[in-house]
Amino acid sequence: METSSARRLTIGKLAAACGVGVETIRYYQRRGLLDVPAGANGYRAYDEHHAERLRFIRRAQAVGFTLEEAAELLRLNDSRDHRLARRHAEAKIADIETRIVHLQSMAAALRHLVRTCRDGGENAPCPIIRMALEDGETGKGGRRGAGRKD
Amino acid sequence: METSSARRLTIGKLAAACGVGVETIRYYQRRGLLDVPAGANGYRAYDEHHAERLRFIRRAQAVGFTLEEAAELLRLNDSRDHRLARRHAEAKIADIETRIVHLQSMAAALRHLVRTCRDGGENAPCPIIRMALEDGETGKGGRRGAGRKD
DNA sequence: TTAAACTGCGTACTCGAGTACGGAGTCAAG
DNA sequence: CTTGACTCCGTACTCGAGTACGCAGTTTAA
Repeated sequence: METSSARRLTIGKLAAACGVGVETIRYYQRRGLLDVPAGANGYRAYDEHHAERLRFIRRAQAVGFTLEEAAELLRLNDSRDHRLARRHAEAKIADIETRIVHLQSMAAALRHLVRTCRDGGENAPCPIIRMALEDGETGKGGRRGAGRKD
Repeated sequence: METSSARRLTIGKLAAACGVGVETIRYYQRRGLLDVPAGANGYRAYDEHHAERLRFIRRAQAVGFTLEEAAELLRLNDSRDHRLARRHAEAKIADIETRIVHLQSMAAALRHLVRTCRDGGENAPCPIIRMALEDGETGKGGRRGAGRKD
């Protein structure tokens, strides 16, 4: 609808706009996370749509998803087989919720640390570890980085 | 207090107790995340303290921290220089909060996706990407995985 | 119109985080 | 006491996620 949303970008512009390297974009294309648009001259023409996906990938990574998982999220998004997408989405939501809980307990532990040392405790224990682990369970639910295959 | 908290573990037991491989523990020791306890015979004797640190590391990784960052969190915990620890802790808290916000918007986007397809939309767009990116900003604040060093 | 900057493409290299392996010593059960 | 499981140690290999590099073709700004 708007004229500006279809701005054509070269790979370099796209990279700059998203704060990644040109090579990274190519790498994502190789991995199938980004499509390879055609461009008359041989130079590809990207647009905001690509920029959005790219930013999404970076954000997903930043919160601990692998590229493969980011790809999966994007596939869910693209799928018109919503029945299936829905099942996957529900699993992802549970995964994300687990991560949030973990992050919250880490933050709580750190806040405790900050509070404790404001109270002048010279050599108090400050057990962030203990706090951050309050709710048992490590291996199962929140896979990733925890990739053990016996 | 209790007798059981000082249970001595061999590296194999520790590994099993935390759901990691023996080699992983050695690797963390090499990286300085875990100390190398002495053992009379040459076999190291580990205890619950080690198990806790180890579980903490795994959890930190699972939510997207690198080993180096996990090490930093542990250092904060161990430090008796609480003035400094506090400053670092505050930065980490902000970092964690950013991650939580990102995860929340991803979860929201996925919930939207689930809701949409329950409403029978055969080929609705389901823009999880757009939703997950609602609040601009990518490159600067939430570093990690975004590790570009020009 | 021509040099600088950029693009596509393929291969190679790096870095973090493990895994695997081989040898020598140790422990525990039969 | 011996055998099998386990430990320590060092080196090497793997895998994911990029980075770097070099060449040939393209664009663009002086």
